[in-house]
Amino acid sequence: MTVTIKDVAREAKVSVASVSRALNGAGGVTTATEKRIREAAARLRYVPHGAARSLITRRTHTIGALLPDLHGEFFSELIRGIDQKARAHGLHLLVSSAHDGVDDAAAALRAMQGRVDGILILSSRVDEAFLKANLPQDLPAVLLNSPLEDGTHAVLNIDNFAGTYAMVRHLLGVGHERIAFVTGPKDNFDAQQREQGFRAAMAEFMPNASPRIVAGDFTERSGLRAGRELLAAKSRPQAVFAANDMMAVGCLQAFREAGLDVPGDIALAGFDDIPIARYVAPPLSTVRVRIADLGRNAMELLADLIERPGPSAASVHTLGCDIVVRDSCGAHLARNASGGNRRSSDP
Amino acid sequence: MTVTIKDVAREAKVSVASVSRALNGAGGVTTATEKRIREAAARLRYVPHGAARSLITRRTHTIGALLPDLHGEFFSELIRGIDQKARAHGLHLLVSSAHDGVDDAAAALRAMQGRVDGILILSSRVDEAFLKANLPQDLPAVLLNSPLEDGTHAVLNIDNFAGTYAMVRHLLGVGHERIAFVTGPKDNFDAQQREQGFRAAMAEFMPNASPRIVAGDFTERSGLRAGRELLAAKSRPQAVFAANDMMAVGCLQAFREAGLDVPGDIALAGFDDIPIARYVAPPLSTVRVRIADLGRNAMELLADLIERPGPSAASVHTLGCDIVVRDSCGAHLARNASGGNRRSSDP
DNA sequence: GCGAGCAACGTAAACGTTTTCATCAAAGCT
DNA sequence: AGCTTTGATGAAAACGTTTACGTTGCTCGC
Repeated sequence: MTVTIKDVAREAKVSVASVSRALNGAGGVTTATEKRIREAAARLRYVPHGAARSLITRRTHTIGALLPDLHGEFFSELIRGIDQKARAHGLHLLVSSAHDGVDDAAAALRAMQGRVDGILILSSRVDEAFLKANLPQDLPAVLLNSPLEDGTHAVLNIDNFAGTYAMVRHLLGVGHERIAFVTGPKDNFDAQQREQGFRAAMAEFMPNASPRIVAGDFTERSGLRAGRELLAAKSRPQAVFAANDMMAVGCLQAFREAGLDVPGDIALAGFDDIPIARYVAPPLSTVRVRIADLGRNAMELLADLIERPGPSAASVHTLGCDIVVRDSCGAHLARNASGGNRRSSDP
Repeated sequence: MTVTIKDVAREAKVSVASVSRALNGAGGVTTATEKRIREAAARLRYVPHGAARSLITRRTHTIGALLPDLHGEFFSELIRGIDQKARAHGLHLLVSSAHDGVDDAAAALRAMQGRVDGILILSSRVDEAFLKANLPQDLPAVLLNSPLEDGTHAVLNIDNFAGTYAMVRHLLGVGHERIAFVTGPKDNFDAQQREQGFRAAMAEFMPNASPRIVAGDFTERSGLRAGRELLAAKSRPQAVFAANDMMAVGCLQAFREAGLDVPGDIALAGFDDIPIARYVAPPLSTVRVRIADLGRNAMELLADLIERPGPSAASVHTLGCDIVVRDSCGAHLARNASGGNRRSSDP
């Protein structure tokens, strides 16, 4: 029932070869016959069989995205960016999300085998051995937010280090000296980098201070716990910097419980700029990650790898982030808010 | 240098037919030879070429999801539900999102032609003519949140009507009599149904009242405007029900501007239960849509259509929603909160 | 012990493209 | 005019599977 290239050929009174050439713009056909062929194809509503085509072409015009169990804005923005660029390159997007187990991800990766021209991987669980075992070495791949720099795959990371660094500088500039930090999960790459950025900035700007660092795990509850813990200490920090916004929201709740005014009594900052950050009271100062850009850049990188493959595959890129100053950090109270690079405020 | 079925056949010293049979579990092979074949395949890291397979099988084991320009939780939850069920059925997920123009969506739909076994469509822009023109009539399809009941496609809708209806009943039960409604965009199907639900409930329970209805467009700004407009009127409503949460947040801001206490001076409710709803002050009472369930059910429906195609394709299903009572509606103030079905509160 | 039946296995066609190669006509060159 | 070049077109091979159809050898019932 489906109409094939043969039907078009018959309809246009040419050979299948000419139809193929005409429709692919490969040249070698008169404009007259091309027109006739195009008309015949349109009349018959011919649409080439993708599988047959990619069987011989060895190109699927599809890229795969292997993603962990993401939620909310992060997921949608990432896909938005990827999809946008993919479409620009004429590529389809095969999504496989919600992989938390390693074997789960491995299965998904293998299932994508041969269905995609390239692959985008975002997962904390992948290490070098995993990739070696499950990723065909000739399949173009871009790793997102990965600690791996094995020199065989392209990697695109968020510049967590610079982001925290800039935020610390900003907080110091506002006048806060005793800054405490709430970390993310120990095994999370982003969390590690953010902690390092914090330590580095403090070490540089306040070499004599030994800032308080309490453990969190990126959840609101852990933020609440951390906030309480910080208040329980004898000397209260002047500012608290949480490694992500959800924990900052938790801290906020702890401070509210204690009857503290934010930022009057204690300043607060987060990381990620999730939508909620804008709506809590006071609005949360944070570090914005342009997630759609992350997706876009990753896709661009991958498209490049696909279009001209070669040994230049290995490369490491970083995507900067901006600090966004709202009320919770106290900058709008301070007489002169100096310091901090690439700052921005909501309109 | 990819390894094909022939390589496996040679390695296992059998014919390609046997390899195919063994690997597909089609029977007709001794357990001994099957074992030998499986081992050979494993040794060679053989993975069948999907395109070649689907060329002859006419099955791609992939379903397409055509989505509009969605944001945040809605998108990610929907995909989560779809992906979960898709995987359970051994299907891959081809996503094409961010289609705002009709021609854009049409192009995407045609591009999916032959790459998918079935398709999931969520778009306010598709009408019957569009589907007729761009959707092959033999391709299984499920329409989400669509007003279409053309008897040719399966449709799965959120029960917006029942949701608003229940919320109105709840608000009345709490003691609010003058309830105003803020509508969504006129051309949005969900918005239309919600408005209808509101009108129906009011007509039934307060037949003599003529409730205030002001226009919004689902944005926070339009909610702010609507809130101001409602306060400007001579008789202030006792409760405002916004057709979605973002507009409710806008209303909240308007009320705050006016120095009103929510819910003391005026009650407020929204629809959707976006994550922000829980974090505004006071927390917003709203109607929860279990979006992941929507995705799951849609996928289940589609899988069914694919597995046993037939004239039974047309069907209309509805997914209920729950009202979640937080502080903004005033139920926690009232002495006895009665009315409202399927209520729930946050733990 | 012998034909029938059956299970295991192999051969080859088919799926719908792209692409190489050959063919052929027209046009350009001397 | 004769030869070469060029450009359009067609025939057929190839891509890697699945599957219908044969072929083989074995078992079973008599």
